[in-house]
Amino acid sequence: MAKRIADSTVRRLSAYLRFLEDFESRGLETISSEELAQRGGTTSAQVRKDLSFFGSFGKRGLGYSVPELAGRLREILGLGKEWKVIIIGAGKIGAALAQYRGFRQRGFLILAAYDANEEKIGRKLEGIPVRDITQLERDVRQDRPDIAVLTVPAEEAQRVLDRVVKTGIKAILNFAPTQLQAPADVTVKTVNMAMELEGLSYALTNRD
Amino acid sequence: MAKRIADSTVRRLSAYLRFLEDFESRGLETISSEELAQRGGTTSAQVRKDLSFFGSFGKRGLGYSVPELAGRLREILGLGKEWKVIIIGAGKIGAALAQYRGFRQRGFLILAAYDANEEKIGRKLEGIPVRDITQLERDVRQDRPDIAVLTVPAEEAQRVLDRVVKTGIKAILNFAPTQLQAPADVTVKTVNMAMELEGLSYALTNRD
DNA sequence: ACATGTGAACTGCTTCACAGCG
DNA sequence: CGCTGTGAAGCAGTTCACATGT
Repeated sequence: MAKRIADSTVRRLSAYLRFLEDFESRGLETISSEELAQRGGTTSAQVRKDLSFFGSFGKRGLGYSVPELAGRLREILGLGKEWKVIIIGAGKIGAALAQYRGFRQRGFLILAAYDANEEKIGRKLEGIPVRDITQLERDVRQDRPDIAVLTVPAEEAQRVLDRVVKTGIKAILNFAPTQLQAPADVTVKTVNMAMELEGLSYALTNRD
Repeated sequence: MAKRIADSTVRRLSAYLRFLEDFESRGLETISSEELAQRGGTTSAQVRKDLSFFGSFGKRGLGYSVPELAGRLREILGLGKEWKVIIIGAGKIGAALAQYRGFRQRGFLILAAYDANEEKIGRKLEGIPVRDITQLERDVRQDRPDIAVLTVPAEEAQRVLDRVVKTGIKAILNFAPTQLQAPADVTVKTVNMAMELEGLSYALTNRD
């Protein structure tokens, strides 16, 4: 791939794909950058620029073929293959994630959840087996998950992350409200509710 | 307030506060921009620039007073007062949020959850009453919540948002994986898991 | 005629580098 | 001397505007 693509661009591609799927299901054949822009809260120039990083798959004077563009975006985003996911921490957030249908819909297969709590081990979390955290390393060697989702308390998050990184997993989705340190070849995305709330608090406080 | 502050800046302030609280609890008195930067994965110049938007509360040659800076950040972020929150959608994500202690810790008080499902109405969700969504407008008029958290399915999200906006609530935290349209004076923060996952998928696919 | 694709201009965030002050 | 505070420089992402292709 030629250039390094900005994070914000990837997020928008993800948004475009969502609209395209909506269009696809309604049987529409073509869409313009302008239509895509309006739905995504951005501009047509931005849409075209975003897509131009990966090639030129529109027809001048016409727009983009909905199924073709959707297919190309899935390809770019790596949604062609099935990604295997493990959840670490079988608490409430873990449970909410385990039942989230968005995972499946987009080709993410949850293999198992892990916890240290003996009462939870051996049970099922929304149909997903809860395993003993002590067998993490053994399981990873066998199942080769691609992504680990961390839903453990903030105090344990860094320790658990280090352990996960050591198993060779390269992608982590972190729900602990803490900044994590990881090697450069490991991608960590953090969903920090506390931060979002404080952003709202700031917005409410500093209004004109 | 003089300038418009970037979203990224506010997020970092939020992160700084978290480290400061850690330092505070360990009884440390001063901290340098360099120490703050290392914990937050940024640079000392960035830290100083971020803080400089709001005044100059460091001591040259020494650093910042931990309790003083923490206090100022709480003030800037609007964490001095108690914000009242309602949750709309009493599903799994709603439940996970209802029990999340981070809310309380930072002065966010959850008043109630709302749902249309009769089986849920009247029950408690982690100690929080689940009320009938039809009484939303009446309740908002009386309780005056500041923030609404949306944990409803994507298809309903825009409709529910419109309804919430009409009640006069100006801050919304959205968990539905969809782009929402709101008036300019309403702040909407979206936590989109699907987008984060696709970001990871992209990272895994396009590695050197 | 119409909508794409893209170099060029612009905007704004980040980094640099150093003067200023304790 | 050490670390802050901040203009200036640098850089990245966004917007503009138009040539290009259908």
